[in-house]
Amino acid sequence: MEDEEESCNANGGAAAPRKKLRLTKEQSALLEESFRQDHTLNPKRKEAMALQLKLRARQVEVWFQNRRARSKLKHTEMECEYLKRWFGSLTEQNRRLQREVEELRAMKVAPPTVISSHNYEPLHASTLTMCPRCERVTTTTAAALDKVSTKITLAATTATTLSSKVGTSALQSRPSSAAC
DNA sequence: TTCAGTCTTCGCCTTACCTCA
DNA sequence: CCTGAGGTAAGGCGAAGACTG
Repeated sequence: MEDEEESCNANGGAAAPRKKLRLTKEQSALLEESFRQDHTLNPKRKEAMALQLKLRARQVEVWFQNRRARSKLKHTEMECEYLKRWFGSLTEQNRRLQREVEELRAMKVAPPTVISSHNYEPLHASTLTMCPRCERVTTTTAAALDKVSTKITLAATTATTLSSKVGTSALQSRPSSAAC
């Protein structure tokens, strides 16, 4: 890597106290354009760009490295925002489900045996309960109730996990549209 | 085929410089 | 003019992969 001085005419000048290079608008625009096409550099492309921009190859390389870092940071910030919102809606959903369970538990009064509309068999009273949303008698079983509370526990756990994740940087995989 | 040494590139963290409010 | 914050080019270092003898 001894090519430093050979072309330090570009903008930087001598290697005395570190001087800050400012890229011109044209240089930045060209680099941006190139970055849009491909986020990585191969030696050929790097050399060509350096030639075109009148910069050292190393400078082009550094610019791409920093640019990748910047876009990663931006992406991470966006992910963070998304997670915050998702966490908020999960918390809200959790609250709603908790309320729903409370209501279901409160109306645990078993209605008398009813004849099923499907097969005209008498249904066991314990399999019947009232749907708080549609206000109609449904065949929700105790197992279904358990399912709801399992869901709540799951949502709560996920929310807790997420809340700790939000503080950190990256997120490996976006959760698929969770069961609603 | 395996292995050690070298080179290059990358990501990450940090530093130094510049600009601007 | 001074100052602190924010942006960014560049330095340093370790890891990973390609190449070679």
